Amino acid sequence: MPRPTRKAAILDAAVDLFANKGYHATTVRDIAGGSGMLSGSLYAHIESKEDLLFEIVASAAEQFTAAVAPIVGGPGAAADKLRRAMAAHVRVVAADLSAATVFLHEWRALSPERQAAAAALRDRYEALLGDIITQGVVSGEFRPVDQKFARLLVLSAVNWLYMWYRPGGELAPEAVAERLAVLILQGLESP
Amino acid sequence: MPRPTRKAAILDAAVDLFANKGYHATTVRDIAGGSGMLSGSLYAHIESKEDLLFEIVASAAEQFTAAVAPIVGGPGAAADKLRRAMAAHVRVVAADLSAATVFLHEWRALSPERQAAAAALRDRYEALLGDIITQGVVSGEFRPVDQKFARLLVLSAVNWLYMWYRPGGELAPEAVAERLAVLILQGLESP
DNA sequence: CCTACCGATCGGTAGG
DNA sequence: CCTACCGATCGGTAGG
Repeated sequence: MPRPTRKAAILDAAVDLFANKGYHATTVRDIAGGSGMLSGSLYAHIESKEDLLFEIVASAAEQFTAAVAPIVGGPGAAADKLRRAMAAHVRVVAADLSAATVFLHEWRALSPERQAAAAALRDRYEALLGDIITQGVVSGEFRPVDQKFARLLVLSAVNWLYMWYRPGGELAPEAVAERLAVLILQGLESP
Repeated sequence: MPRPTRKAAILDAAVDLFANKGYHATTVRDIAGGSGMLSGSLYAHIESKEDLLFEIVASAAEQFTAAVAPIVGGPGAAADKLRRAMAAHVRVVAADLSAATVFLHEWRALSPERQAAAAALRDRYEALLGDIITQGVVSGEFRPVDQKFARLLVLSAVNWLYMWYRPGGELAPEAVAERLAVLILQGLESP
């Protein structure tokens, strides 16, 4: 059995290449080179290039869900849960921007079966954020908003992050999430 | 000189293929097949596969800018401009979902020089939406929000549309834009 | 717009 | 994990 660190090095190289060049523009020779071996050697550790993509996508989905699920299921006001869930989301993006990018941008390169599996993981995560909105509307903390569109607005804000947010900039993940959450909660218009 | 309808057929085939399979997963044989010819014949009408991508991206950017610029520069309250600009944006997405998808998803496949050109077109468009927010804040119609993040929230909402909006569904472009705009203007929280 | 084709490169394998 | 390689396919061209 190969040592786990080898597989990890391959995944690390793959996630950065897939994020920066795209899956189809990345060759197995690129991935091998990035993990210090030749392309043939890769196949002692992986089954196929697409397996690598699916591993990255599924693992990223797991990161997001694991970070946000406890907040949604735990105690607290809906507005506060939204703030904390968004902060958790931005933290996951910041911790591995490449993985987030591959998760959100490259799943189309998966085979139909694996695309469906990835979509299920994404749906599960998106439902969590929807639950926060439902909680707020039911409790009266939120206005009786269109819940589908409220969920879409929150999802748009967090799913678009990978396009512009760069960790190490002037704003920490929590500050970014707070600014977006306040805008979503309070709106633009003067009262 | 080739007849314009041939070139249009090639662009039509390319935009759908690029949107649905991605640029790198689309072959020139796919594009040729989709426009009723063989791959070699394509090159009587185009210079390269990448030229086709850039034409699609630049043309989509132009559609968005042309639809929104008159609203931003025209008269009206900022909240109303935001509603109308978002409706115009959704209409452009609805009119050619594939073009919008390629514009937002596939520009990474361009060469560095053309990526820069595409980014400039995108920036110009995004600045237009930012102008509406500035107008609202200056006039006092909007709260003194963080303008950068307010712009990012609006951009996230409209730029994420291509991922979930499907023309021909139950909601017309204007209805979709109105729901999103009201949420952005009024926020989730009860007053 | 087709026929015929090119060199390059692709993902992956066999055998050590 | 390397050497050596495979068949398939890629974007693009020449000559009609």
